Amino acid sequence: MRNTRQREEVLAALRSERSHLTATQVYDKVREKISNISLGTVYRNLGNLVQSGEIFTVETSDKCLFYDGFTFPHSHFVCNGCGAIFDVSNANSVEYPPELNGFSVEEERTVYYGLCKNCVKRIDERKNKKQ
Amino acid sequence: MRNTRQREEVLAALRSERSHLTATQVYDKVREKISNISLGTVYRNLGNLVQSGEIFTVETSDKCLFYDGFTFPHSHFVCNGCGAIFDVSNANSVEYPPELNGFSVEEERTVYYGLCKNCVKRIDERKNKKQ
DNA sequence: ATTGATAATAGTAATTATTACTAATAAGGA
DNA sequence: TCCTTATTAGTAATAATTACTATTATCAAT
Repeated sequence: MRNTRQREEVLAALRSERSHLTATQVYDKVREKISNISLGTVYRNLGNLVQSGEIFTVETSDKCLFYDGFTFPHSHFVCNGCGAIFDVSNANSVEYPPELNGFSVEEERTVYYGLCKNCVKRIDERKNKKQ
Repeated sequence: MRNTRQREEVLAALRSERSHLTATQVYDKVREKISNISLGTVYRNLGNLVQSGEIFTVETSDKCLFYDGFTFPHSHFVCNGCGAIFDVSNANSVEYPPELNGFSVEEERTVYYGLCKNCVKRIDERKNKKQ
């Protein structure tokens, strides 16, 4: 696998800040550095980086895939109110379920869904107004 | 919400056996009963059933969404070898991560990734042949 | 540094999953 | 049975992703 500037910038886009971006968002961010980079190139490099374990994917709503440049073990919380994705510390189980005996478990991903602190507050305030 | 045959058959398709189907697979199965049902109708009813909590979704690979007609608490194992989805008993954590204090957690989903028993065996056998 | 094989790219077209739209149909209360 | 209107079939539109191809750039060997 060759070392290209495009590949570098795709990875840099995901690691420059603690964020979870869609392919299109990565594309927009990388275009600030390489104005004529192709969306296909972004997709291919994202795929390669996932395969090589340098980035993760987060599947959130039923919509599209998010990419996460930070691969230390952690879980995610997806807010059903505002759509934001939060990192949370890993609460992975110590023991695997018994059905997985004989299976080779390579990864465990947990996603929590609900309302973040802000959305809880926002909805509470609305309720109080109505009363 | 009206009770239509289309809605019934969509649900029946998911509950007739312990399976995880894509929208298209549900469509194919329901067409055996209602030959001219529209794919749009399948999507709409799947969406409604998810909203009313009668079915679940499973987000597995980066591909498309799977639907699960059995909503008792359980987790999933996705085989990276053959793509099969297995049900496993729920190993959800008793305590939520501390970052979720003040959040309203409505759901917790865990997906394990790896190789199922069959694929482990298949790959082992291939290794032994080579040696 | 120069060359050469070829992996990666930009640009575009194609594919696939999903949603939107609309006239016709059917569910279910009156 | 009638009437309101949610639901449907059929089709078109959208959005995310992948495929294709001529050109470019990487990197190992010279």
